[in-house]
Amino acid sequence: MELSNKQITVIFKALCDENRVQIFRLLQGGELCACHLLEDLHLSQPTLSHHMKVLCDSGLVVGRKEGKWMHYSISQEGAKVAMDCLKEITAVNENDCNCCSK
Amino acid sequence: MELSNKQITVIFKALCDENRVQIFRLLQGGELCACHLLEDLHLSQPTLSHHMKVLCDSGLVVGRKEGKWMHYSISQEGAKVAMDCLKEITAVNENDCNCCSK
DNA sequence: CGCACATATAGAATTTTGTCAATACGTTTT
DNA sequence: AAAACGTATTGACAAAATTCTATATGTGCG
Repeated sequence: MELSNKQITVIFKALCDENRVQIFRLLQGGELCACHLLEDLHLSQPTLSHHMKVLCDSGLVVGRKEGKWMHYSISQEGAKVAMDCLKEITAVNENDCNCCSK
Repeated sequence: MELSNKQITVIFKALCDENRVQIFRLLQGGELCACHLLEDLHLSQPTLSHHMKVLCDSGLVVGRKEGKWMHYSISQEGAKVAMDCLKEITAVNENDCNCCSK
C-alpha cells in the first residue's frame, strides 16, 4: 500500500468534523444527492459543497453526476483502504524493544 | 458501541496531522519515552507534549509514567475501537434506497 | 534541602479549517 | 435563447489547530 503520512491525514480528515461524520450517517441508507443532504444539515450550500470535496478527496465517498444533480455514496473500496491504513499504522512490531530505559 | 459524532472526531484527529502519523510509525517498534520520540521529530518539547495529549485523548495511544519518564505505546484496545468505529461509520444499509431521484 | 532533569501547562503568534454571502458554471426546461 | 435550478468556486471572516518561548510541576540525586 505504502501511503505517505500526508496521504493518511487526507483520508482521516474525513472523520475529523462532526458535520462530515453526520454525512456518513446520512449516506448509510444509500446514495443521496447534495440537495437531500442539505435538508438534513444546518449548513449553507457552499459549506456542504466544501465538505463533500473533503470527503471525496479522502476516497471514502464518491460522487456521481446525473444531470444537474450530484449523488454521493460511501465508497466500499475507500473504506477498505482506510481500514487497511488504520490497521497498518496501529500495528506493533513486538520483535524488538526500543524502550529507552532497557 | 454508540459513539457520538464528537467522540468519533476525537478518535480520528489522531491521524489528521503528519507529525502524529509519524509518531505512530515510531511507536510501531514498541514503547518509547517522550525524550526518544523528541530526538526523531523536528519539534519542540512542548509541541510534542501537545501531540501526545491529542493521541492519548483519542485512545489510540496510552502513556505510562515511570519516574520522571513518560512511556508511550500504541493501544491495541484503542485501535480496535477505532477500527470498529470506522467499520460502523462506513457501513451501508442496502435495504432501502433513499436516492432523491427514485 | 537544593539542583538537575523530564514533562506539562500557559500564553501568544501563525497557519489551517470551517463558514457564509455573492457569484460563476453547467444542465434542463420553457 | 432565456429562465430556472443544482452545484461549485471565490473571497472574506471566524474559529480551531499547530507551533513556539517562557514557566511551572514533578521526580531523582548529591
